[in-house]
Amino acid sequence: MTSLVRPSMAKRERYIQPSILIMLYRTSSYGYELIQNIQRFGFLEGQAPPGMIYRHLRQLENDGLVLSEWETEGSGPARRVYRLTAEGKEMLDLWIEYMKKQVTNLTRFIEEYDQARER
Amino acid sequence: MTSLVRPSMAKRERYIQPSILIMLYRTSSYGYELIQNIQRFGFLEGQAPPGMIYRHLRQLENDGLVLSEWETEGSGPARRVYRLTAEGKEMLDLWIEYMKKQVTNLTRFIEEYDQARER
DNA sequence: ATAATATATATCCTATAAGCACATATGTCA
DNA sequence: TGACATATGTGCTTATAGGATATATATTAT
Repeated sequence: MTSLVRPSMAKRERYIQPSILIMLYRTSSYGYELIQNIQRFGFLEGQAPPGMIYRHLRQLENDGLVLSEWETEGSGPARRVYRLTAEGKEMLDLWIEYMKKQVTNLTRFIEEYDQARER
Repeated sequence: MTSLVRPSMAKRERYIQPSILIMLYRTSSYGYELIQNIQRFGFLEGQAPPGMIYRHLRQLENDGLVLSEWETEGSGPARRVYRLTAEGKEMLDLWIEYMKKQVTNLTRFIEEYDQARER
């Protein structure tokens, strides 16, 4: 048994952007909370690296897909609360389309593998 | 209607490595032929860029997942023909596992989206 | 003959995104 | 007042994709 490391498995598709978008589609939220909850989609092992989430949020805001406001009420440090824009919703729709296509492609790929194995 | 460009859609998951591996699992082949046929898996739009395929093949050979020999027989320029090694087969198995997991995650994600839309 | 095209492999440079460590600040509670 | 949880960010490195370009051989058309 070798220590088989998947080539190009390092930077896999982790669907961080659509995960953020769908969470904001349900209800507005902020970085720290997103970090706690984003792992539940199963695309990451463990918690999301904070730096990545905050970078994504800034990028999304630059692209007009989310909007943010500081929320100083409540306990603890101030939070930058994000909500989805109409464009953000459109983008989520595009992601869903893309994901459906990926499911189709992946399923066919797996079937072909099974067929090849039978021989 | 804005010209909505998917952020981070540029370098999507295109599954080039497992596509090469499964094609070599069925029968040995070479770069040019792989380029012609790899699009059929649906992960790329149009033909694969040659540079990418040859780079992948070299990397795969470095990692011991494929082996190559020059084939000077037959018509046309000489071909470097690749075949899968036992390690390459193991890697393909890992990819299939990973792909199954992705199908599960993606399917659940799409379901959650549909549920969120119903409200 | 030779010019154009198809076959076949390969390198180079750039852009983008991820990986990961680290920095900073505030509020709460013992 | 010190430890900890909450909260947001920056900086540097590496991996991979994008895409243009180079090179060579064999076949076909003129």
